[in-house]
Amino acid sequence: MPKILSTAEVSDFRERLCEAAEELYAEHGMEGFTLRNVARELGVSPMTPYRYFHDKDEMLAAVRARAFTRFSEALEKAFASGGDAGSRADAAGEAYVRFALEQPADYKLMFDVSQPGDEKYPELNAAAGRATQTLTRHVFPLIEAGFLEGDPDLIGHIFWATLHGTMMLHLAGKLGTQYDYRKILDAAFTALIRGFAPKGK
Amino acid sequence: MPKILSTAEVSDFRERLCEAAEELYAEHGMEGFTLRNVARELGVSPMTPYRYFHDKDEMLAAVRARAFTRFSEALEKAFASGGDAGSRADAAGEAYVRFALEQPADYKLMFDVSQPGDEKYPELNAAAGRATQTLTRHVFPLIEAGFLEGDPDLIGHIFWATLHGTMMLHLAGKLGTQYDYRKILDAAFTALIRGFAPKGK
DNA sequence: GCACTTGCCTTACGATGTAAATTTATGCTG
DNA sequence: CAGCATAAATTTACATCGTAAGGCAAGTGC
Repeated sequence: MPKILSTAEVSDFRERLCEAAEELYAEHGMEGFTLRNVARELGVSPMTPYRYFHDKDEMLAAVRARAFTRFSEALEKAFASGGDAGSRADAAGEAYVRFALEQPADYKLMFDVSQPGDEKYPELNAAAGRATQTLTRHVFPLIEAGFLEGDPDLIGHIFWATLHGTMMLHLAGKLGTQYDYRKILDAAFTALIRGFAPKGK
Repeated sequence: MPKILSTAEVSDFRERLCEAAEELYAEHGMEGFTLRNVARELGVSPMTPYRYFHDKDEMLAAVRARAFTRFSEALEKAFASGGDAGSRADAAGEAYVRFALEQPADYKLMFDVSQPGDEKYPELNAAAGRATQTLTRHVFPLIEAGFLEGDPDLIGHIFWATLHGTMMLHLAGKLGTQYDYRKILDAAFTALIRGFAPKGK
């Protein structure tokens, strides 16, 4: 074992810590996310993580940043799929919903875990910013192609808020079965697209 | 002190516990919400709250239910203000936003505090259900008056999701200054109203 | 008046985050 | 190659938390 940890070894062990933490969170929720649990998962002593993260909050920030990154990657991959502006935007929206449903732990890490003072973690901010940009970018081609009219960033934020609000209510179990997330999203986007349709039409 | 507590005394003390808890939550966030803190605030021993709530979770549920109730009352009051269907719906939407901004602690207790297994608390469910109904009810008059066309409950849920998503992103600090909640809500509702406008118009 | 009940308190325990001291092991130096 | 400096990891310790258990004292019912 080397005396001085190389930066590669450090970031490697950080990654293992994050992976263990993610698994614990996915399986047991926030109460499973314990420094002692994470340490035990890797077979190290409870204090070892402190050589790699300043405190639990910083570790949570890293875990959340990783979730944002996975999210961005999923959306970017969907958006990069071929087709015209409309079908690419559809794919991105679909990817958003699929991500929230299939990786609910990641989704909750991003949006349900409220971490006061999380603006202090640049890595988290960067990852969240990338996700925001990914989310709103797909509106530009829709406007260029004449599907919509208006400020693309503003419309992007509205789409985001719509998706976010619906999926959060769904994941929190606040939507009944009669008006589930799918019906709401379909109707909402139909209306929004009508609402933002070019005047000429 | 009377030996046997009347139900009035019990609910009275429960209320005082909730008030203390709300204040602690509003001032110091979730980490201030401690049974010991609540007890100290009322000058009783740390175990006394257990005579009034089964455990901390039940107390949190009660506190959250009270937040839902205050929320419903604010919306209902706004909706009860005079005027036609449009201005009453406006007032309700305005009240929603004002509540989220002026009582952020209550708003977060409702929607930001995730309490796994909260369906076990009937009081919470009832209060949350009332809030949901209050939120969606104001759409009916809009349709009757010919402003909108469609399923009123579905449209109500969409309005709700839009408000919720936007305010949650705002309160979490995820909206920049350029596209703040006000711009987003204005543009979103303009578009939604256009989108749900009767076909004839 | 006496035992019982009921509300509240004190005490105690296991879990948690983390500070401080201690041990371990490695690479450098003489 | 011996020994030492030092980074890494562990052990120990403490404050705080939720809460279980048991004790105490004040009314209640006989």
